[in-house]
Amino acid sequence: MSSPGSPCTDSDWSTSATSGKVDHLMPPEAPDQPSEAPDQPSPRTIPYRFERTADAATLQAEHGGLDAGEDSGVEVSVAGRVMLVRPQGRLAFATMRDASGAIQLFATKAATEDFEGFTRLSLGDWVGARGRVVKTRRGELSVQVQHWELLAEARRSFGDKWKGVTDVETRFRQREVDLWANEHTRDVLLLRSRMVSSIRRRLEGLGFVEVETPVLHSIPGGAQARPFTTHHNALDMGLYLRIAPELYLKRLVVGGFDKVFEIGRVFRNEGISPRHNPEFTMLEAYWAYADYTDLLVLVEQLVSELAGELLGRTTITYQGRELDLAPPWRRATMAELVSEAVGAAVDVHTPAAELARRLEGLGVEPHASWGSGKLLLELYEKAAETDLWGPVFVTDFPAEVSPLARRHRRDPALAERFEAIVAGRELANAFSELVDPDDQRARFEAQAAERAAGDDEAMVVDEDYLRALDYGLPPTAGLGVGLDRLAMLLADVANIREVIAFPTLRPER
RNA sequence: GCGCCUCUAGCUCAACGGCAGAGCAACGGACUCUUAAUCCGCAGGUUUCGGGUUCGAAUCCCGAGGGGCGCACCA
Repeated sequence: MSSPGSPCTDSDWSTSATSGKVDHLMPPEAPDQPSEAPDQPSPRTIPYRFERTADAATLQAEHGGLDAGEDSGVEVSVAGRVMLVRPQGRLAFATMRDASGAIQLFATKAATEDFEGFTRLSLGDWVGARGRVVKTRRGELSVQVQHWELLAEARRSFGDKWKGVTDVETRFRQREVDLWANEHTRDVLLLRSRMVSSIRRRLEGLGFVEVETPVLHSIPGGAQARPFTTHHNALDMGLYLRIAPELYLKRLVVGGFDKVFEIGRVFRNEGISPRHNPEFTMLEAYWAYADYTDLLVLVEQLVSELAGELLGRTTITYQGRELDLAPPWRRATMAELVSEAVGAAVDVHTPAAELARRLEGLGVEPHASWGSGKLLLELYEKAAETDLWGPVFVTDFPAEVSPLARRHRRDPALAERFEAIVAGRELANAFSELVDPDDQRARFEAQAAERAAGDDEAMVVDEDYLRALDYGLPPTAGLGVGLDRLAMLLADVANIREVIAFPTLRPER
């Protein structure tokens, strides 16, 4: 952009180039070889804009019915990337793709400007073309090119035109290459985009208001995870990238937003795996005057409706295994599932020694500090969770392992909390929120003790949050959903990197 | 973090102890209805990197780096 009050002319622009060379005096018929100095602009003329009047999908829809050899007489301008070129003497065919789909460009020596240049187009070049919509004798819908312009030159050649790019490392490091080479990549990222858009629309339809809360936290809170650290220079203070937006969102409920949600990136400094990326997208929603049973219904409806809207069905296949998402989903308490798995009636009131003995039987060494609640959770994770495929709601977690959840109305050793297990994975975590400031302080302090004992994922006491609770948090239900995981489910992909445009990788040397 | 697998031309892959190759892309040419067009020609490499064994290493061994998968941790 030019600076205000000093109109930018061609000569301004050209002489300001670092080379000092006057670009517009360069010969237009410059050689095809890449410039020796890579920081100089390409000698080929690239326009500043191109007036496009149609995309490929629209043309296919509106003119697909033409007979072979028929000329619609309709003139259009299209633009996109050259995927294949088939020159044939005084004719040439090119397959061009835009964001909507593909269309053939049909050029002839007789009717196409700079026909020789057209036949020399490279795979990957971007072109704009104007001409009539016709169907070739062989029945391929085409734009018969009269005028065309090079919109970008592909100076690097790309993948095999038949096999594309399959090298996993190249696919994730150079996602721009993956995107044009592999249709599936575009489909998956587009599905994710539609999913997020639909979730927003549905929550707004239910009266939820989207908000944004800080990513930089002075205390990491709302989850048990190791944070990334950073530093603010002017304040000369350490800061953390958020591990969850939870506490700020509930402070907004205290402030009077009675139905809020946030869709945003959270950061956890943990291992990378096919199911974990250090930054991922979380949906959190808070609903005043509701409890966790309301969220059970909301989650099963939301997920099944998303599948219906995006995939056209609620019985889906994930990695070859069927999954029926239609509500209602099975509900089972954690104690029931563990009892089923170990073949004996156990719950959070079972003596810790017995639970510990059963855990040892599964090859897990219990810590001395674990109470019955933590032991039951460990038993659940080791003995029951691995066999769950779902969809199923696992309800009533021990309060001991749910430091932000409200105690169960029928049993204070339990929390009103559930996780939704779908395709064998946690898809959602929700609870009736803990609203009692004194109980919350006690839970934070228990967490702080864990932390002091060496658990670097345990929470710390957040006085700002406790003060907010003192002002009064009404009964509220809270929900968290990992949207990357949900996208994996709907797209039927096994690796989280498939649903993230630019997943975290080590830098190349 | 630990274990297993993997890395050869721009891309996709051969060669598996004996002269580093093919297809596609690129480059030059022929061709008026192609669809991965076809045909002719021409180029293309520090076999990820560093050591070692050997008369000889892309190949075997050791180490480093990137990536994948599994386990651990988590969502």
